[in-house]
Amino acid sequence: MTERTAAGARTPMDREFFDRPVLEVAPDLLGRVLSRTTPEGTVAVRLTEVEAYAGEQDPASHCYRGRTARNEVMFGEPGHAYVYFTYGMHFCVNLVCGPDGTASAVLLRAGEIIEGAEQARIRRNGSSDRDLARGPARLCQALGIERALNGADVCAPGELTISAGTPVPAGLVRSGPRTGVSSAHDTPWRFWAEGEPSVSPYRRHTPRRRG
DNA sequence: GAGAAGATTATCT
DNA sequence: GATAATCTTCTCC
Repeated sequence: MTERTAAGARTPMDREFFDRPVLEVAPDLLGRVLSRTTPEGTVAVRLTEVEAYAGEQDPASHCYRGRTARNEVMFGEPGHAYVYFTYGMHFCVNLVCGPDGTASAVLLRAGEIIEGAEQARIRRNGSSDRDLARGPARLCQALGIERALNGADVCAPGELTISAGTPVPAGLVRSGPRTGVSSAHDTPWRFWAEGEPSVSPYRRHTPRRRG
């Protein structure tokens, strides 16, 4: 490739980008680049699938029942990462948006590795390229995102940074029901880029087996 | 302090 | 398609 990819220019996006309603920010995030820098190197992913969570008025959001120690980051300044641990083994990452005091955020569900695929492959234990970041927990694993990055500022140079990349044309953005959410599953707040192989397959929420 | 549910994934049938 | 693995967080009492 002679052309410099979006990951090459790692200029963080403006915080104003996130200081908008979550339903505006979410589709606009498709095609953007999330870069994770560690001593081992940099892994960058081009986002192909996201989900919007509208805070206290959203039954599926962690903020539905108000502010707690866990979701505090979501109530804060936009442009920060909200990382949470779930199912005893997985991390998922959100980007906080909306004005300070609004608890909305965008869950990063899937993406395509465009830099540092070798490092991502090591973290993902030799998974196929398509599956490296196909799913929210896989994306975090490929990028090495963990609890320590909760609250990280993605609008400033650092371990985790969002850059402009190449936005997906509006005509290629699709929306539909959210995946894996036990409530409000009929709300079309999931956005993905048409034709991207890295988009995760839709699955209805399956209740956990009770013992 | 105890109990239940969870924004998932890998693996087996 | 169904299920196990695994542990944090929240909600009551």
